[in-house]
Amino acid sequence: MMTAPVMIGQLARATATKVTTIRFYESIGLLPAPPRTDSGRRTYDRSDVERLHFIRNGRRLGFSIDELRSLIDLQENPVRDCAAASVIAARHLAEVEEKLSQLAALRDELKVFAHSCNRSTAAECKIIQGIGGMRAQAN
Amino acid sequence: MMTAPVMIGQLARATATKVTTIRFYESIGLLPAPPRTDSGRRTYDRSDVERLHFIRNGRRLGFSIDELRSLIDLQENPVRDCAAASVIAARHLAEVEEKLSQLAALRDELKVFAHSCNRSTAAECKIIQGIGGMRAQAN
DNA sequence: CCTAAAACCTCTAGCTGCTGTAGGAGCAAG
DNA sequence: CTTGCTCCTACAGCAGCTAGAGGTTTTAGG
Repeated sequence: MMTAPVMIGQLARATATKVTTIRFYESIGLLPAPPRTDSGRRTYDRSDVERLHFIRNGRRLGFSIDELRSLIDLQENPVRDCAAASVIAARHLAEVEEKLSQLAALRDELKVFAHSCNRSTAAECKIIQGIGGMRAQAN
Repeated sequence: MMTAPVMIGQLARATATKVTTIRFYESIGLLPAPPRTDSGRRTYDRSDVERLHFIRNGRRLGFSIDELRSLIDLQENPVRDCAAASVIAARHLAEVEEKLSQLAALRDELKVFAHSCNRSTAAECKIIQGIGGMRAQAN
């Protein structure tokens, strides 16, 4: 059975994506260039909807465009084993955990400053003194 | 007492900043344009070192360039009270806390996928199925 | 004094992942 | 027929740098 073709606006709505973003994904080769109507409008089908869902979910999970390229590649060549996908996901998870702990440390530091304001003039402001007074360590 | 002027490379080393970044900060007006030698080289003094320390620490804490502009402005006009600094710091802290909880949620989601690989072909890969299978909710 | 290396200079383009705008053409409903 | 929505292309812009090309100047060693 053939699926009815869909215009870019409908694809956008179906996947909670902006029209301009879809065109952007096409321009960088993340989505294939779809067939056009006689008047030049893009027409998508079911598989495009699926693929864009995949991309948007991947982005929401923080995968980079390049990581998504690899994952899509795996998805479309199902003969390969999925060890590669596992590697990508594990690496990404490690990055997220790393970011999390950095951000938590940052929050703790920030908390100290943010709560130390004594409502005086800026010259004695603990926040400003705090930021200025630190000395850079490892970069 | 006058402090010995310092070249851009020394300033860079003293603050763990790249030379190009210092010039970039000058170009956007975050650092003032310093005096030059006859041959056109930038010469910095003690106060520039302090200011750049302040900026780098602020960036490390995640403040935006615009927020730093405001904080520097407060710092250099010590007559004003520091309520404004307090507002900036508190708002930033709230943003960081928000980001933290989003990232933690993301990690939990990701963990489910990343650990579900069954080492089979990509067609049955739980990771790929997982990402593809989700349906976008609130954007 | 001479040379080679290191440090400086300006200017421009590139990175990620989009978003927005200008300026137009097509299409369905009233 | 006209209004108003959707679509088209092409390009500029956001943050916050970073890197490169192509040139001058300073410094250290022989």
